[in-house]
Amino acid sequence: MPELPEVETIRRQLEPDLVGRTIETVEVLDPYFSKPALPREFEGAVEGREIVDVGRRGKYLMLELDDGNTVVIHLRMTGALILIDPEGVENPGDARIYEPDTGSKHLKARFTLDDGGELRFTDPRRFGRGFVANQDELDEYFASRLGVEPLGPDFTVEAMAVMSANRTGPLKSFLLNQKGVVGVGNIYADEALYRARLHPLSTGASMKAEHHEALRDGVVEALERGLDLGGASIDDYRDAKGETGSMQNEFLVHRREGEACHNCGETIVRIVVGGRSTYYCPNCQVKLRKPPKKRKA
DNA sequence: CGCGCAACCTGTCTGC
DNA sequence: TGCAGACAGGTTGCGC
Repeated sequence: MPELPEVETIRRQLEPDLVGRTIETVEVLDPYFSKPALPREFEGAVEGREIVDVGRRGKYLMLELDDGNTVVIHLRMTGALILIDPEGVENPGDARIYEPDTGSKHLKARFTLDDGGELRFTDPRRFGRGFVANQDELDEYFASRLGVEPLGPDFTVEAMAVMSANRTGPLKSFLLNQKGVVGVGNIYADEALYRARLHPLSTGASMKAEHHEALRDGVVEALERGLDLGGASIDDYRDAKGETGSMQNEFLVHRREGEACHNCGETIVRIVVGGRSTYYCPNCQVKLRKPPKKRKA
C-alpha cells in the first residue's frame, strides 16, 4: 500500500508526538511482525528507550532511540501505524484499526508511551515488518537495497540518466525497483510515467536527455502531489490519525481503465507489467524506439 | 549484472 | 448461497 507520500505523511504526523516520549512497554502480538527476531527480543530492545527522532528512508519509517539503535518499520501492502493520543480517540476513521482489545484481529504490535498514548501497528495481510538495528547495521541494510531519495538534492537529471542507462526492462519495472529511485510504488509509477508522457513498456536505455528530465520531473511532481493530498487511500491506507488521503480522487491514469485521458480524451488502458496492473494513455504515452545497436568501429 | 516471475499472506469482489 | 478465481499499495529469492 503505502508509497513515499503515504509513509512521509505518517512520519510528519508521528514526529511531534513521539519525539521525547519514552516507550514504556512493547507487545508484539504476531511473531510475523518481528520476524526473524523473536517477539521478546524485539520488545526487550525497545522497552524503556526514549524516541529522539522520527525519520524516513524510502518507504521505511525509523524511530531513532536514545541508545543509538533504530526501530525500522516497513508497512508493505496493508500495514498501518496508528497513534492513539492520551485522551483516546472518540471518532475513529476506521473502526478496525482502533479496536482497543489486544484480541483485535489485525493488531500486530502495540507500543505504550510515557504520556499515556499508544502507537499501534495493524496489518491484515501480515507482510509488514519491524526490526531494531544499530547505525552500522542500518547503513549496510539500506546501502544494499535503496537508491536515491526522489525529493532530495541528489535526484538530478544526471542521476536519472546514469541509473537508467543500462536498463533493458520496462520503465514501469525500473521505477518500482528501489535500487534506483526509492519511494515509488505501483500508483506513483503510473502517475509519473503519464506526467512524463513515457510509455510504461519503453526501456530505460531508450531514453534521451529530454526523457531523463521528463521522467525525473514526473516522479517528483507525482510524489509531491500525493504528499499535498495526504496520500492515496484506495482501500486500506490510513494515516497515523486513522484518516484517508485524497490522492485517489485525482489519479490521472491509475485505476482509470476505460475512462478518458484528461489531456486528449483517449481511453485509458490497463496492461500487466512485471505482474503489476499498469495504466496509461496510449495516445499521450508513446513507446520510444529502441536505441540503435552499437556497431564496430 | 539485469530481468521475469513465483512466493509470501489475507481479504474482497466478480462471475458462474 | 457457495465457490473458484482474480486482484490488491511491496519486497525477496531464484533461475536464466
